[in-house]
Amino acid sequence: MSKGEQTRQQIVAEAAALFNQRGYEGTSLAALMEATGLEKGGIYRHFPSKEAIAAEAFDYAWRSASHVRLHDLGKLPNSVDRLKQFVANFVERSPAVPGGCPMFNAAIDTDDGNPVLRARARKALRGWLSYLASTIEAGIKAREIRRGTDPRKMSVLILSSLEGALTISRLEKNREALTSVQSYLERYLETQVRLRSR
Amino acid sequence: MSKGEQTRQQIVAEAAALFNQRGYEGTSLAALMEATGLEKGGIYRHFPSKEAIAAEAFDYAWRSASHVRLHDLGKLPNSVDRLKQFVANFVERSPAVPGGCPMFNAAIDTDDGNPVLRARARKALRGWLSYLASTIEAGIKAREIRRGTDPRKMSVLILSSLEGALTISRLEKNREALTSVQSYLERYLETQVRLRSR
DNA sequence: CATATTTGAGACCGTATGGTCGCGCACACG
DNA sequence: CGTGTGCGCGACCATACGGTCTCAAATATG
Repeated sequence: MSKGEQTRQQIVAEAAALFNQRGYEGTSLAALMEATGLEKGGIYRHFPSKEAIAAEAFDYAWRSASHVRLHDLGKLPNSVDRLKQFVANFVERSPAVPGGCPMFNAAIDTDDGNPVLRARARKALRGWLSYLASTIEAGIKAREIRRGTDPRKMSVLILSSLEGALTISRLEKNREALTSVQSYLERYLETQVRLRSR
Repeated sequence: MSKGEQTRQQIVAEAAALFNQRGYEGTSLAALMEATGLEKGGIYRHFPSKEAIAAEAFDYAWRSASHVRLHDLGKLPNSVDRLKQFVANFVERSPAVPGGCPMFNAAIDTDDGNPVLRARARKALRGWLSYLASTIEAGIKAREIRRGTDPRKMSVLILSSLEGALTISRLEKNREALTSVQSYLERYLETQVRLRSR
């Protein structure tokens, strides 16, 4: 990797943390300069605009969050266990990029404007929902999950409650909301979703 | 009400919509001027700073949201019905101030800074949680809700999933997430929370 | 109706913003 | 080890930002 590419990556990594914590409008070039230790020209050599930095930073943050949430999921053969592990990863494993869920932050940050970031957030959301839904579908086919379970609705419930709890936990600076929701989801998955052999 | 007080209220109402949609940093004085039709001096006559406007605007938006969510709740004698109506109000009744839940927006907007707004968001959150929790406690005492129900955890679950679903619905510009979560919560309240006479 | 007070306009201020550009150093490559 | 180019510095730019102040018009009060 060339010197230039290396600094470029550093800019993206620092920008991801800043944008995720302070939002697009709340993150100034001056803050980016201070965080990277570069001058203005050093940054703008690698990117055409602030928006371009934010877009790549979001992708970086999202990849990072995905990596954390998918941790160990491939190892589990049972789909219900995989859902439970997803929940546990979301609640227990702290992400590399600080500031909460990038998708959620971008969703609220770009509420009325910035279609570039908004499109990225939507793509991220749909990725998660379809991953969860297909996991549930596979579980139904494998007779691990009850046939009455609606894959789409169940996915939405899991993601909504986890993301909501994450935001509340961040506001209160404690983990109560996250652990409360985790215990509910786990119990629900065990008693209402898992197909028990009879 | 004097002329001055009248314009002051108009400023607060317009500011509430802007701040709730675009966030604190994303809302400029110029935008406030355009929305109110006033010049800079006309605005700063009534407020000492932008932050002061945002604080009052948040209170206004929060009161508005509270009013919508509490609609008809006093009429219902049964606590489970009251919880269901709360969920229905949240999902079905559109608030007067556009831009989603003020508390949630402020929570993410003030992630790293602005302690004034942050404190207000926390107060709002705690208000909701304690309202829900006390409703559940009263329901347990009145033998309408199962004794095993944890008021605090149940409140957190309801609020987390609703707020999460609201944000997802706003990102996707459709109501799927909200209605999915509503149906889950209603079913859960009926089958797992309501104490059935036996 | 006269007068005191309230109200809003808009010019003005210093600073911070995102963005541009030319220059010179340093790194990679023959 | 020389040289062309990839790289970063930092001065510079126009504009937008939040905020102040003076003054005239509108309003309330006797």
